[in-house]
Amino acid sequence: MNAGRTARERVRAELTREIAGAARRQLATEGAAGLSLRAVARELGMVSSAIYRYFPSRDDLLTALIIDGYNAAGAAAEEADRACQRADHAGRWLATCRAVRAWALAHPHEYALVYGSPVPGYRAPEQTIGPASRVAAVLGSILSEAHAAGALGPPGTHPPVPAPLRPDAARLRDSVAAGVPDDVIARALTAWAGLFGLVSFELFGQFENVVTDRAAFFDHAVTCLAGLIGLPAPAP
Amino acid sequence: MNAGRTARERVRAELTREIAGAARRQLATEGAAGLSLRAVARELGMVSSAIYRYFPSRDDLLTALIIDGYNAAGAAAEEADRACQRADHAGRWLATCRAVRAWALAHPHEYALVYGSPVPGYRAPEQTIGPASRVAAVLGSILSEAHAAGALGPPGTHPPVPAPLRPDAARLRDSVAAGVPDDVIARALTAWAGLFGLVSFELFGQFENVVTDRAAFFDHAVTCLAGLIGLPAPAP
DNA sequence: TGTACATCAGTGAACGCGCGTTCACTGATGTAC
DNA sequence: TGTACATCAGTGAACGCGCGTTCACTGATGTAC
Repeated sequence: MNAGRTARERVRAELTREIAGAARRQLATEGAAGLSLRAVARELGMVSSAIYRYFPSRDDLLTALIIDGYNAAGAAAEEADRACQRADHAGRWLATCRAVRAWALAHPHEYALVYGSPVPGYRAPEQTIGPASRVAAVLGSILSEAHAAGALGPPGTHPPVPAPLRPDAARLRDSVAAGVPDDVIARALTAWAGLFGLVSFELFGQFENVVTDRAAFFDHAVTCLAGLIGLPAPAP
Repeated sequence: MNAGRTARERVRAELTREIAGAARRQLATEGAAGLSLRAVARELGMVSSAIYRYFPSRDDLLTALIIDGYNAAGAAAEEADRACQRADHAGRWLATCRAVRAWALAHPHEYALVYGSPVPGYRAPEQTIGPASRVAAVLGSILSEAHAAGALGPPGTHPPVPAPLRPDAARLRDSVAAGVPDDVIARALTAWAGLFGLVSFELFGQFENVVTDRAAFFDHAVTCLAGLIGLPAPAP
């Protein structure tokens, strides 16, 4: 209720952030499975039990990191999109995809934490749902605006949308892709999974001895995926 | 040299398999990070140090599991492809993709071990390269035969292949996709990453509250990806 | 402004756990003559 | 076929480690009157 926080509250918020920061740094070197409360406490010069004043358990700390990760990826995507000309839908798509990849390369363990294999024994709470959808929301808004502007190319020949997918498409239309028809949403889902498939393959080593110039391939691949939706090729 | 192995050699090979099997079962419940030599030994009624007669370290056991995982996924893909009419290239593509997904759903932790986030502190040796390429080899042969049969549709309008990608395409043509032109190989790489992106998203929880009928969506999505390459829609 | 009390942060010791790996050893299984 | 020796499998104890979490505690910071 009180906007002016007490000194104690401010110092508490500060230390909570510092703990999360130290945990993020440890994540970056050890990976999620190696994240340890004791090591975090050590880095901050505290005793391990002191952490419990700020996070009731290791899982709660992990949850905070996951939320931070989704938010960081989402913020990177939003910022990249914002820097583009509104009407350049293909350019916005490419820029957003590039931002996701760049963020992932800069924070591989955070990426693995949120988009990689689930941490064993950890169950994600519902708090993560909102932040988790920020990247998708950016892609959805590009799609929606491109459609509204009549900038989506002719549908071409695509397989018909399976009936069970229609309610999902309707829900997505309401939440992140206003006005976009079912078939485009279905293909956009494919492109969305494809985008993260590309990033995961690069990060997790599947392109070793296969793709040499990862950046050039990534641009080409996400442009192909954009074509699936009907977005024109971006101006070079 | 001697094809008829001694009793000792046979019993040793048998126990090596049993250890790997127990490790695989433990992987299925605990995940890769929780794989412990001691637990494996316990399940087999041995003392933990006895494992060292068969695997020099935990990492070597992990390597064996990774190779097994790639081989199992590859075998599933090969078998699914083999069951199709040779000339039904689109059907073979769909069947192979479905087989990868089915194997992943049946063995989620093995899938995560080979296609998910790398195990922290573990470095994959070169022995894994061969088995790792079996799924790609199946997809490549479908592509190659479709191209040879003139079954790949007209290229449509696609972005041009970036120059740095050409040597990679040439290498892949030599190894898994004989005769296929560069631009098709480049888009096939995109589809390949997209396939595993779809499976990973489903398995790692990104489709939660997004896609309801996962099987129907998967079929639709991989058919869209096939369209990227020029494979026609399969007969229903 | 000053005092009495409540709240909170951080300490240090401890609990109980499981882990990978090493090592000297006992038997059993194989091999050579 | 029988004996002497080498090889190998499995044992059991130990080393040294780090972990998450609990708990009674000491001080410091806040609040009420």
